[in-house]
Amino acid sequence: MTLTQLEAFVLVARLGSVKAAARVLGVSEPAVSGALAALRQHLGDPLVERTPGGMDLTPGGQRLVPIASQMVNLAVEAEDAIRRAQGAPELLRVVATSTVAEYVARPLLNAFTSRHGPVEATLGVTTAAEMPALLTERLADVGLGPSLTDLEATPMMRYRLVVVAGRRHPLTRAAHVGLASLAGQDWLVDASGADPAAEFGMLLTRLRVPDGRIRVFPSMGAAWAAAADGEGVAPGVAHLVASDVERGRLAVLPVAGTPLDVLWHVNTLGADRRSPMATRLRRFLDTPHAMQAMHRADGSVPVSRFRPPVYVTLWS
Amino acid sequence: MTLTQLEAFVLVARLGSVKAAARVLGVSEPAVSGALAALRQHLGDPLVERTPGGMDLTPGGQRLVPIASQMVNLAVEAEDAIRRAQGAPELLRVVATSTVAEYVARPLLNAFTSRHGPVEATLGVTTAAEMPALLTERLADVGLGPSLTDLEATPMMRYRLVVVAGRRHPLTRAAHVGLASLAGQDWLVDASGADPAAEFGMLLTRLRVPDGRIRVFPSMGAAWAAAADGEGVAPGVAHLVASDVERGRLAVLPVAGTPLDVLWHVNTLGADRRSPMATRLRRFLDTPHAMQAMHRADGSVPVSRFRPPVYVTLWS
DNA sequence: CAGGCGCCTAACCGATTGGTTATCGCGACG
DNA sequence: CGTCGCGATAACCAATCGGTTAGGCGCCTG
Repeated sequence: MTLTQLEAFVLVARLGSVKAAARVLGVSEPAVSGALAALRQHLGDPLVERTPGGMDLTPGGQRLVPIASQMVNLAVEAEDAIRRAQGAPELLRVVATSTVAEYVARPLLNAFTSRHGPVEATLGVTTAAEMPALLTERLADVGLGPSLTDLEATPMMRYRLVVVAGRRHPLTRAAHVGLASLAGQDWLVDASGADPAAEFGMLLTRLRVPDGRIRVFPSMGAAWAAAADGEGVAPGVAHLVASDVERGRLAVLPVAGTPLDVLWHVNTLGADRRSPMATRLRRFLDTPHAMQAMHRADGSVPVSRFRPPVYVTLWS
Repeated sequence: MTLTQLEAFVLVARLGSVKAAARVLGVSEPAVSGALAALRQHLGDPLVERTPGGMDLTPGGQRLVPIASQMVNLAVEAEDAIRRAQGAPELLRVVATSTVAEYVARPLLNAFTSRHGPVEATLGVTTAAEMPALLTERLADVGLGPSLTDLEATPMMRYRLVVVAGRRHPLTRAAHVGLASLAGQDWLVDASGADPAAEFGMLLTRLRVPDGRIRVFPSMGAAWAAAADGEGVAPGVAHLVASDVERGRLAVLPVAGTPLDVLWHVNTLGADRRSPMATRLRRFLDTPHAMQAMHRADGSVPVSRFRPPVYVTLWS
């Protein structure tokens, strides 16, 4: 019974899938499957069993989850305690849904670390569905994106959601754009468009856009560039596409109900369980410096590609 | 960072010595030293440092102890949770100081398991000094012997401590035996005589018997046999030597202050943290069956030799 | 100052861990 | 009734773990 095995088990239990756990951990799927097999044999209990619609916990597995979760948590705490005792820079591991990571999280963390002494901040991208597990298993300290239940979610930033297309796109000439015509378009999105629980994914679901019409780009920057080239329509964050609209490269479509006010949230564990740096970041979010940093972001941020398990160290 | 390493560290911290930790774990001393070295390197902190008079914790080590201890505890809890979920016989791991193990614990556990459904009871011998660490690290559920501070200690059995010698021993003819002459004798004891915190060790300390005069036997049975052969004097538990005294093989010496009433205690963690079986055993101790079993023990129990880390399964 | 005690390191060894790629089995679903 | 998605398994591999014995080294102590 190793900590790795326990962590694999907990993530499988929480995410309901071996594959998802493997993705979160950044390893291949047989690696997780193997860890699970080892734990199963060691404890003599199947722990989780395959069912149509996910993996189900056995009675033994149900008892094990909270215990194993606590152990994994303590392991993180242990490393942290030592790190702190030695006066080493503290860790702040942030995950965000893709659009937030691309435009908001980076400048925010930049401002935070430069104002706030020695911190080693890392940023990763994930889906809204995986975020709760990442936070409760302490694989991350802070999750930026949609509001998550069972966690402490606070509004962080309001933005206006619009629909954009290239200036020559036929729909730009319409007086009103109806749902039917929108569903028939090619939609250009980033990973959060394929994530039904994230910002753009919820929009596409609401519009009943068929999967075949969704084209996923590595970043929203790339998606908007494609939209400018007339390849389709895209969801747009008003202030981020503002400069492209001004220059005439993109046009905002007159869709009923837009601009739509949407909130990005900051999610952490409860005050008693979250890391000190998470608390500090929360407090920082209330300052004008944070607001300024988040809004300063325009399309000029270099498009960088993250993959969920790859945490990119920003300052060391 | 593995659980084994954490356990080694915690025991070193608690016992203040690598050697003692190795003994408790039943491994060689370099094994513990190695585990410690691995943990040190992994965390980048010495954790414990050698000082005259024990091993001292660094600031980092101090923070780590409670966390690591909890992790080890949870690991035990995890295995137990699964075991229980499967309806397997529960575990009851008892440790006792040597004399208690030899004469009291075995019949007691025998009575307990035979009255109390499916239990897998194991019995081990240890010193009074190591007992607290064994209990707090959940290497054992119950500790029988002297009263331990910081744990829940309840009197379990009263016995009368006397001093015995072979019938032909010179001191048997004295009207009163003084301290000076006692300190000059060869004392025949079991392991608890070499343990300054255990029953007989405390007696020998009080009498200021020099180390050179103490001869340690593998069991009190063997020590009393040697005393009967005139090899020296020995501490005696009144009801256990009664039959030998009756048959004239041993004689009780007229030592001032004896017979001395002494208590054996049952030690466990607090009610909220101890295993269910430990609670059950505590309750069983209040019943007449327990009293009967403990007192039924006479010298007839076969002398078996334990070494501290070797837990002997009695019923499987 | 010579031992002895206690911790650490070295050298070695087998078992386990943790990971990979490739393949199989199986149920859902078009 | 294919086939597709997902989990389990096989086969393999390097690294680590957990253990041993042997020996070095600092420090107290007689």
